[in-house]
Amino acid sequence: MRPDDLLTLGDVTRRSGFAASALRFYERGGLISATRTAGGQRRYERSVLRRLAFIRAARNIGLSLDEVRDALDTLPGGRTPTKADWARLSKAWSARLDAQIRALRALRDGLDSCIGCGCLSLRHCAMSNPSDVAGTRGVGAVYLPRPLTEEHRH
Amino acid sequence: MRPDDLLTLGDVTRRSGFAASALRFYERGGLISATRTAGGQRRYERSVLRRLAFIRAARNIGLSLDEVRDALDTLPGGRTPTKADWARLSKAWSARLDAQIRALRALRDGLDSCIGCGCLSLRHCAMSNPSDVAGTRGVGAVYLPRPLTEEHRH
DNA sequence: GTGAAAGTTGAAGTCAACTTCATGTCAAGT
DNA sequence: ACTTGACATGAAGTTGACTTCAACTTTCAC
Repeated sequence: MRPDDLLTLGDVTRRSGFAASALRFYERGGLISATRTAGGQRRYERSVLRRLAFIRAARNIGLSLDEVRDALDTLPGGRTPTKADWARLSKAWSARLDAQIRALRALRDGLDSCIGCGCLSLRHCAMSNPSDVAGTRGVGAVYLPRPLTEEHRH
Repeated sequence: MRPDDLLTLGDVTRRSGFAASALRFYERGGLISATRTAGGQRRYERSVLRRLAFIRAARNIGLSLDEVRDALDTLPGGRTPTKADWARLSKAWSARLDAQIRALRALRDGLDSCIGCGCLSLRHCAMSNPSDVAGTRGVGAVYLPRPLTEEHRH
C-alpha cells in the first residue's frame, strides 16, 4: 500500500479477491472508478472495496452486472455512501432471496410428487412444465439456480 | 401428428416448448435422437417428450447439459425407460435442491445480519466473502441462482 | 401435381462476464 | 541508473447454450 491512502490495482486485487482483469472490466462497465497517476496507473479509493464487496454479494445472489450497475447508480453522487445507503441497497435482496427459495422449494416439492407418481408429464408435472412454477415470464421474474463459478481460474 | 405414432419436429417443438434449434442442438449433443424419413426429416418417438421433460426439469434446477447427458446415459439402452428409471434419476435432485435451498438461506441470513450491522465487510461478511458460504470450491459444489431465461425469444 | 408450410444443413452469430495475449510503460528499491 | 515487478492498452479468445442465416429440399392437403 502507498503512503497516501490510495490503493494500487494490486492492493485491490489482493484485498477484494477480484482479478485485475475483472477490475478493469468493471471500470469499463462503469461499476467502479479510479483516479490515475501521472504515469496513467490506476489508484483506487478505499471505498472501492465496499463497492466490490457489494458487487460480489450481488453476483452471488444472482444479479446481473446490469442490475448491479443500476443499484449502484442509486447511491449518492457527492459523498461516500454511508452504512444506511448500503443497507438500503441490500434490503431488496432479502425479498429476492425469499422468492428464489420459494421457487426452489416449489420445484423440490413438485419433484417429490413426481417421484411419487413417476410422472414427469409434460403437461401436468410442475417440474418440467415450461410455463409453470418457474414460468411467470415477464413480470416478477422468478429465479432459479446456476452453479457457482469458480472464482479464480488458473 | 402423423397417423403412425412418430412425431415431427414441429410436433415436438409444440409439445415440449423447446425451439427447433434447441432440439437439433440437443441431438448433436447426443441428448436426444430421432429416426429419419426417406427424405431426411426427423421423426421422433413419443418417448422423446419425457426425455425433454427431464432435460427441462434438470436445467431448471441448474444442471449443465453435460450433467444431463451423464444422467440420461444411465438409462437402459434397449428398452423404453420405465417410471422407476425416471424416478431413480430424479431422486438425486431432491438432495441437490435441498443443498441449493440451504445455500440460499445461509445467504439470506447472512444478509439479514449484514443489514443489521451495516457492514458488508470484505473479510467478515458472509454475503460478500468469496471463499465463504458460497465457496467450497472444487468439492461439493454449492449452487446459487441465476435468472430464468425467457424460454421463447422472438 | 402444385404451392405453401415445414424441414434440412453447416457455419457463423449472440450473450454475459470475464480472461488471455502481445507489446509496451511505470514505479521504486538498491 | 538500473532492473524488476507491477501496470497499461486494445483486440481477440473462452464457455455454455443456444439462435440465426442462407440456401435448398420434403411433405402434404387440395
